[in-house]
Order: sequence, then structure tokens, then C-alpha cells
Amino acid sequence: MKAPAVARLYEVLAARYGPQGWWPLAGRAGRLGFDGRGYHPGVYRVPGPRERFEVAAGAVLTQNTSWGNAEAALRALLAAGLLSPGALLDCSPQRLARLIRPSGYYNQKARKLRGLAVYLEGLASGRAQAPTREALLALWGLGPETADSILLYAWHRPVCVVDAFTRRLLRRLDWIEGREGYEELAALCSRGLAVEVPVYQEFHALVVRHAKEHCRAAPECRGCPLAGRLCRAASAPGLGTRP
DNA sequence: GCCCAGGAGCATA
DNA sequence: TATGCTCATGGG
Repeated sequence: MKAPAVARLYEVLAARYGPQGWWPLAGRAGRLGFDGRGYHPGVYRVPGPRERFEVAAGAVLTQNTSWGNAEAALRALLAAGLLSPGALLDCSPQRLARLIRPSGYYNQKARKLRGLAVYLEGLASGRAQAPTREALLALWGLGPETADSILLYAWHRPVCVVDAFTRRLLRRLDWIEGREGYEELAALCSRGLAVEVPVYQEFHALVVRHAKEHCRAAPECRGCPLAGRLCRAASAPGLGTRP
């Protein structure tokens, strides 16, 4: 496991793709890292309550699901006026499940959203403290990736998010064996990065961007910024396209 | 038709 | 602890 190389990976991806400004929002067709005029790295707006809930709901809806499908569900919730904990809890589980149907697993995700809404509403009516990782993980249906996405993007807590794309990329780079647990991979990433919220946010967003453009399930190694520098997968048998 | 997509819970060995 | 099954829609 090569933590220092993670810093290099971040540099190369950032140079290729530029600032990503995550998390994506369905509400006003934007991204959290952008304001109305443009992108301001290092000046990241702290999300307001409505955006926080949209991020949290989106993190649940995109579980094992393409963002496009999750966004369709998010737009349905927005159109129904349900993008707040209170409004969502006033909606029947059946109607909620119907609205988020495009995201798949809609019965499970409806239950997850309700549990999340109960918790966040309790937070808001209390002393408005930030959610804790432990409390999020204790909710039914929230695992480490979903919890960390919420903490990092909605509450700007410096935690590394590891997803299937991250795992696949690190595996193709041959930096991991592939069976490591979530916490181990998160530790690996965080050791190589400055402990700063924008860096963690951008790193995760860049990995997803790269995984969608090049490091796909069926690799597209032509034009890959890592090929021949950090990654040798293109020359591995059965992987990628040779130049 | 098949594969894939920002996972997580649960049963079983 | 680790592996396999389940949940489900929509785009390529």
C-alpha cells in the first residue's frame, strides 16, 4: 500500500479534470462547490439545511445505483416538496417509495430515508449539532460510504469517502489486493492527502469522474492520464486497449 | 438480452 | 470473518 502515491494520483487527476465542485445537486441544477457565479476552490460554501438534506437523501438514493437514476428520484422528491425531514416524514411510506422508484431498491430506500429524516429532524430540533459518524452508522441502511458522504459533503467533516470506483481504481493501480475493508482503504487515502475538506471532496469526485471516463468496468485506457505513469493496467493481459 | 451503476443487511458456514 | 444472496430501476 503506497500512501504517498495517493498524493500523486490526486495531482494528476486534478490536472486532467480540473475542479469538480461536488456534491451534485438536483435542486437548482448545480453543484455544492459552485455558487451562482462560478467555482471558488477553498471558499466552499457550507451547505444550508435544505442542501444538506438533499445531499443526505442523494447519498442514500445513489447506493449501488447510477447518479442519473438517483437524481430522477431526487427531482421527484423536490417536485413533491419532500426535501426536508419534516415533509418527508409526513409522506406515507407507500407514496415515498413510489416517488423514488427510479432509483431502484425503492422499498428499502424509502425506509432508509425515513430513518435518516427522523435522525436529522431530531438533530435540528435539538441543539443543532452535527451528526456523528457513529449515529449515522447506527441507522438502518447507512453504511460507511453513505455516512461518510453525508459527513464530508453536507457537514464538511474531513473524512475520506471510499466507493466501488475508488476500490476498482486502486486495484487496477495494483496498490491494493482488492479485499481490504472500507476503513483500511479510507485510511490509505487519507494518509496520502492533506487533511482538508476541499481536498477530500475533490479527491473523491475526481476518482468518480476518472472511473466514469476511463477506469470503467470495461477499461478505456486510451487517453488515460494515468496510463504509463501510475498505472500499468493497460499493458496487463485482458485489460484495456493497447495504443 | 446482458452488464453496469457513488451499498448495505442478513443468513449461513 | 467471510462469502453469497437479496433488493430493483434504467441506460448503454
